[in-house]
Amino acid sequence: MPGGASILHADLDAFYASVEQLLDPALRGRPIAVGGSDRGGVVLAASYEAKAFGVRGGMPGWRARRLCPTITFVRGHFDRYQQLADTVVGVMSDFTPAVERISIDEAFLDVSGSVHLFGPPTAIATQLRDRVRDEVGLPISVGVARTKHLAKIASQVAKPDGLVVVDPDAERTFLDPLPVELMWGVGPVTQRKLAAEGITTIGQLARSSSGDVERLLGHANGAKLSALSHNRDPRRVVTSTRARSVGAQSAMGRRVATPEAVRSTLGHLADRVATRLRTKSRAGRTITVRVRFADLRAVTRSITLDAAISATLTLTEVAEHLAWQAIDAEDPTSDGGPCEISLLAISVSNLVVQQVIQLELPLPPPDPRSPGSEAGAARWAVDCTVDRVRARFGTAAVDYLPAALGRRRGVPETFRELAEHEL
DNA sequence: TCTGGGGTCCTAGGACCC
DNA sequence: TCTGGGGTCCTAGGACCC
Repeated sequence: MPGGASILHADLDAFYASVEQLLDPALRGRPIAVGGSDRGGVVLAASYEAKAFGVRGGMPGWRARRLCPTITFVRGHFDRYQQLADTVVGVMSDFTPAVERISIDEAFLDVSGSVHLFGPPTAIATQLRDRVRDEVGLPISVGVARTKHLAKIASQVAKPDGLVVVDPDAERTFLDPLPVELMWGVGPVTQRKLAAEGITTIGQLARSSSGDVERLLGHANGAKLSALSHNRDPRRVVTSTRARSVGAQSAMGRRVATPEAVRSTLGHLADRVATRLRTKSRAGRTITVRVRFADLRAVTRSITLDAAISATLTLTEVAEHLAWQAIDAEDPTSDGGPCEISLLAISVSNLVVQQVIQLELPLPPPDPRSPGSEAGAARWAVDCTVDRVRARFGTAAVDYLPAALGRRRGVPETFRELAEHEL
């Protein structure tokens, strides 16, 4: 049934918080936040009871407490999140192989080929919700519609713990009164721009001329939103996509940008990124470093190398070079005072598959921009050895920059892994 | 008490080529 | 002497998503 409503968008409700309430019955029905505390840190997820007070993800803990005095802060069971989410995806896969996972707690399903086995899409959505609740113990909201965009909006409308089906004949009736910010691609900035033109609902957007919208929002975004408001969404459910970049970042509170601090932080980040690259036989040509200063201004510097790299030390050196370019250029206190930074990030893009080791290529002096050099090959070989040692004895067995900072108080490694995309 | 961490895509200007 | 159009790649910044 090509024109039918056979796309499902399934979204676990307040996922991390729901898992904590599942694991500890004493937390059920109560306002809780995963992450954050009265002293600091940010809230990673809030239960619906906490959301009722205005608590949101990304909010500093002290502010959550101010909004909701009875809130309970809990440490996350990050390893359990991945397990449970994988179990849920397993249930989805029982209904169709066409599952597109877009984050740990969210996925699209195309069930057009499954109706002869499980009944119409609405019945499938109901069975999916029942099974996730009965077998995993978590609430999940599902939207059913003809397109991904409609299905996603429907699941948002269905929350919490609901099911909304958009009949193909009733799409305009469903869409028109909804606020524009429910649309994929409308964030705070776009919402403000549209509101300034008197556009606050999807129906109003659909009735605006696409020329006006493009002038207001730029060519690509304007055309995209205009099309979506008219219900034209050509996207299909795809089961796998390759990552286009790999990165890591580390917030540092507020610290003076000493050579030692910059080097050790970038060393850890480069280690994470390069290890992930090598694990998947990938390497990248473009290296981007982002520096955020104490006042939260952020700048980036990037360079595109002649050859792709995946060696930890080479990546560290290139990143260091870029970081100092950024710091030297932007240092707000360049008149002598120490420069304070609050975050460093490394990202590698322009990825290529790198199956073979580049040995030789004699000559040039060890230059981080010429990873094909002898030094580059040697570093790659060292990295491969480190990778194997870690595979046998654990990541902590080898450290590139031992104890330079001690173990900084940061988010657990398992939390980082939850956010990683498939390479 | 300054607000985590991992991503995608787009824009605009400049260099460079034909 | 001034002048064209089209295309690709790179860099820096920004909006947005989960």
